[in-house]
Amino acid sequence: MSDFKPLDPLLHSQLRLAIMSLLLSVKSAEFTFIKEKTEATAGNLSVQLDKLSKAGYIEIEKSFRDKKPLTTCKITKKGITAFESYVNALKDYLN
Amino acid sequence: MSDFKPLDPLLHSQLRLAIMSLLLSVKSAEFTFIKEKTEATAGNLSVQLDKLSKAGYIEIEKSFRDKKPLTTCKITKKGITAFESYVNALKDYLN
DNA sequence: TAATTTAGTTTATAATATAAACATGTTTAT
DNA sequence: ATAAACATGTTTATATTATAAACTAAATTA
Repeated sequence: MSDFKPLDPLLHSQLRLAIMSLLLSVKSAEFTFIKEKTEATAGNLSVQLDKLSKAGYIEIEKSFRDKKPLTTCKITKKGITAFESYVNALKDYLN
Repeated sequence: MSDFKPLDPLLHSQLRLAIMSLLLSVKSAEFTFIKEKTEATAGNLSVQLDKLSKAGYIEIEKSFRDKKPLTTCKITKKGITAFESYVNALKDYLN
């Protein structure tokens, strides 16, 4: 688009954008925390985290705590850059 | 979402957002003009204009000029309000 | 008059988002 | 000890959405 820069489809999604927004403001976040904050279903969240991870926008670490699985997420440099580009591109549309 | 207001799905779409953005800045716009500015295909544009029209976000007037069909679009008050709400909700996500 | 262009619409397909169903193990109640 | 309920996710099926290809209809040009 001439007047409108393309919007990274990976970020132009309500849930994934919320995830990235959250992760920008913390060092790392647990699956259940993100689930609560975004009010997403576990299934949906799992899928979207996987997509962000496969794109290299976040890092996912799986471990155990109190014998229970624990999924921890962290935004990457690539993710931060992508987010910034997205916000910048979005400006074309907001005025 | 608690921390994140929902984003109007009708506006959270690259092409429809570009259309609305364009229409905000002009009194009215012709189909071909919007097509050029957004670099959308005619079919896609036709579908998306129809959706915006059905939602009452824009008004579409069909006439003829030089014996050829002429489709003219105009944003409505409802559309302006919806756009403003969308931008406002989006702020939750951008920081 | 046949091919091309203009201005779109309709329909088929591809991509995406989402939730329902499932898996695996843990804790609690009986 | 065993069953029921809970925790933490993943996988898969479905619904929604976006998009382009195919089509229509009239006008213009060769």
